[in-house]
Amino acid sequence: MTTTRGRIDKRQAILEGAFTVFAREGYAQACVQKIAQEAGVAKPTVYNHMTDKATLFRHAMEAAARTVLDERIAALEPLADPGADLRATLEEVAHALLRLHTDGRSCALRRLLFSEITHFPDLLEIVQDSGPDRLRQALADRLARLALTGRLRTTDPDLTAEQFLALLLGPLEARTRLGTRTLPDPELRTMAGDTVESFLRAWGAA
Amino acid sequence: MTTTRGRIDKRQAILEGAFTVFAREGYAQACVQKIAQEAGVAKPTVYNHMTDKATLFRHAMEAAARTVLDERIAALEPLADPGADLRATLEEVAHALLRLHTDGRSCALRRLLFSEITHFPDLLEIVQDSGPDRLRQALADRLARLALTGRLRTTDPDLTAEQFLALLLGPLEARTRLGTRTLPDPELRTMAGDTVESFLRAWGAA
DNA sequence: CTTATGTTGAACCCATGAGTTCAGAAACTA
DNA sequence: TAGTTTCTGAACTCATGGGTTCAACATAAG
Repeated sequence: MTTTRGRIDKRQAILEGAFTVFAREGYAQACVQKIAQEAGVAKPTVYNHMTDKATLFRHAMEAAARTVLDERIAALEPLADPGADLRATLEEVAHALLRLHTDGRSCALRRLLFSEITHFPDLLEIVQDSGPDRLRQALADRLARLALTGRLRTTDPDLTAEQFLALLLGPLEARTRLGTRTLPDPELRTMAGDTVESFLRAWGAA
Repeated sequence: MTTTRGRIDKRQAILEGAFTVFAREGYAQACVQKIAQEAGVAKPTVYNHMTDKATLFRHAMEAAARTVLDERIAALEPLADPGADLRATLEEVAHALLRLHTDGRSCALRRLLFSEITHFPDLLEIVQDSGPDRLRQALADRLARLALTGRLRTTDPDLTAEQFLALLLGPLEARTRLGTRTLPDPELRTMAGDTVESFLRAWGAA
């Protein structure tokens, strides 16, 4: 404690500590005392920056969501210019998405969002719109380019993107036991391969 | 209140009331007082049947999971003897599964399971093993029969079943806004159709 | 009628935790 | 150095809620 650094990033420390504790304990069980402790800060300091436990939660979720989203969008980058081997590029992207999706932060974010969605309906706009929706959108854009150059045969890139993501990420829930089990990397590779295999069988160019 | 009926089903009423309140409020926010009220019972009566709030939760979840599972397995029935039109049968089953999966009880069950999985790890065995896993197993059995009679071309029914369910149920999360929005039936029909379309393109017999 | 079991409402104990107050200590500003 | 802002720790208030107790009551069996 008493890591007396600059004051500007106290807020940052609080948000990170808050997310850590919320992720570990859940919203209701997480007490502000522990959050302050996790952030290396006194309890009143927390209330200096955030009026409420609720708004603290909102801001922590928002911050976590932003970083998670950025990583995921970045993972689509290879599709912007796929080489000759489309399958390999798809598998690479699929594998990257799987790793990001099974990351502890990502799992915790989804779990918290899911569990508190009834008490914080506004989290949906804050997190979801800037999460899966944007990812699907970005992927759809990539796929549309591929369709235009004849490397995929689809007339509905949005649907195709939705199905690719469903095929890829759907099995994760059961396999990771709702995020309580971490999958070995070879299994992720296999899943990426299986997904791309079926995806190309359905949508690949002749 | 004071619906003084037989004593045998007090337990049943408590379990149902408990699930209702847990679903509405979440585990931590649900207070036993309200559960008792919802079940039309006095608080000490609840503690007569269940030692703890925790075990009350476990039993309520278990009971809810059992009914949900039974419905889902039953929805696969048409696949036991698909008529000449395999596509139509698959669409029928897909549509039934979508409706069950978007049901309020089902959504609430998944949300509670997801949110409390860190505090009640044993729920995984109680609920999950008898949930998605058994459903996938049952579907894989059906698909294997179809493969044997040449109506599907797959060598791995388990993977195929997993992908069918992923393709079907994966998009639900985003579309129902994590279960906070109910989808109109025509949209469910469209989703079932899209799923079967892609599924057959990847796995259908020539 | 009597006894045993289960239910009821109300009151109670007690732990937890949100949010506040305050006096003093850093730390940054000038 | 003096002044302003922020942080700190500890103690405090207060509401919530888990779990229990108890005396009165209902019911069913013998």
